[in-house]
Amino acid sequence: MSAETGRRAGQRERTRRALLREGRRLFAEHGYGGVGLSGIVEAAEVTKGALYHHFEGKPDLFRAVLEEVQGEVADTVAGAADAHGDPWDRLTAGCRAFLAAGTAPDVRRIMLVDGPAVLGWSAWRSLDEAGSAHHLHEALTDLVEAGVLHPQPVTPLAHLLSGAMNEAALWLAASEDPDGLEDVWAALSGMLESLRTR
Amino acid sequence: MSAETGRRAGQRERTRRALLREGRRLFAEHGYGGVGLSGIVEAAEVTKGALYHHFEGKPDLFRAVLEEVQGEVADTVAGAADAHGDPWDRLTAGCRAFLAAGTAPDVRRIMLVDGPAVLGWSAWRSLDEAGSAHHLHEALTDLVEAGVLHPQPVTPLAHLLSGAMNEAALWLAASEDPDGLEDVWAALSGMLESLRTR
DNA sequence: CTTTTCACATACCGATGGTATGTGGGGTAG
DNA sequence: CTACCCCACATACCATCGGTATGTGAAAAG
Repeated sequence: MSAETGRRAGQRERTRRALLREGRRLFAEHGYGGVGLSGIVEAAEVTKGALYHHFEGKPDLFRAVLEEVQGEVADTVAGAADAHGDPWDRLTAGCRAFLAAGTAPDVRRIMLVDGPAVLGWSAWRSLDEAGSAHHLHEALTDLVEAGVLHPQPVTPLAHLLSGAMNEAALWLAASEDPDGLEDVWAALSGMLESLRTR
Repeated sequence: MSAETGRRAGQRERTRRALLREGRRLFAEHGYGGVGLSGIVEAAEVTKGALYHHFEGKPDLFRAVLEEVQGEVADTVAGAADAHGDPWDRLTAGCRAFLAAGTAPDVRRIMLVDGPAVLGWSAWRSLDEAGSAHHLHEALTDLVEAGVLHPQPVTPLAHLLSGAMNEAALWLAASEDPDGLEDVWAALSGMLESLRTR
């Protein structure tokens, strides 16, 4: 057993990556139900045997793809927030970043539309809590503790805002209104602003 | 052709009702993907021939079920709103009624989770616009025109609130917190209140 | 009574997700 | 070097699925 990566392990990782990449592409394009395993394995240039060697089945592959997508969104949101020091700026920057990220077709379809239906809502929510929703909850908690927001239970508020932004991202992606983002942001930032202590 | 309902038409309607009833029950219990047509027709005590005589296929049956569910929710919301004369009371009553209605298992699964994935988001949104979302948009428009809400584009605001309430209903249904509804309502009514002109 | 129509039932099909088994080549022990 | 092993797949196969094409018997029309 070698300490460094052998040919075997390298090939394994490449196959897994190919399945995730093509699965993500096809799931995003045709939706979970519109894609067959045959299409995925053909695009990845492997066989079903390889797929079932790496994943437990079609839902498990989708779950892996979704985790990847959510991880990227969470990183984007966190990156936007970390560009600011002030807690309030961190919140607003994170929200704007989420709206922009949620408009991407693969995020939209995989994370926001098919995710809850395929994995079940509670499982989807668990993944979401580990991703961008966690950052939102954290930012709100910081603001309440800093006295910038009125003292209140953070969890319900986080859910309301999360749902609002999910829907807004879907609507923005479907809308062709070029001013859509600004209109949504105006309404959302107005809502956020109104939560501040005066 | 008789003016009154013949035996044929009566049987036809009973069969259609049975398919809708059992389809709704099974879709709500196992989700769209977890139910086969065989299960539905067995429960309705008919055959696949009957199903395809009344509906174009599985997605079309689901669409019919979803329209039924959405119609009921819209009626509930409208009924709660119509119990009040004041536009503001109409909005808040409608929102509370929606939160309560959205907690029902079949509404939750069929309308909020599987609906967008099965029909596609834009088709689902179209149905929603014809249902409770329409009442929300109307109520908000009235309030803006009456000067109770700050002048602003109503459509983005309606989307944000609709998304917030959808997510809130899903969370409430999954949560076992008995104070969940009150906490959510406190946060939501706070958000609504903050939109008022002062 | 004849004929047409309608509301299904029956029989069948290709494709799908899933499984059980085969295999070849790198890794390892001696 | 060699023999064995194991692992990362490939192949073959299966039950079930959504969907279609056709048959059928009773009610309605003429």
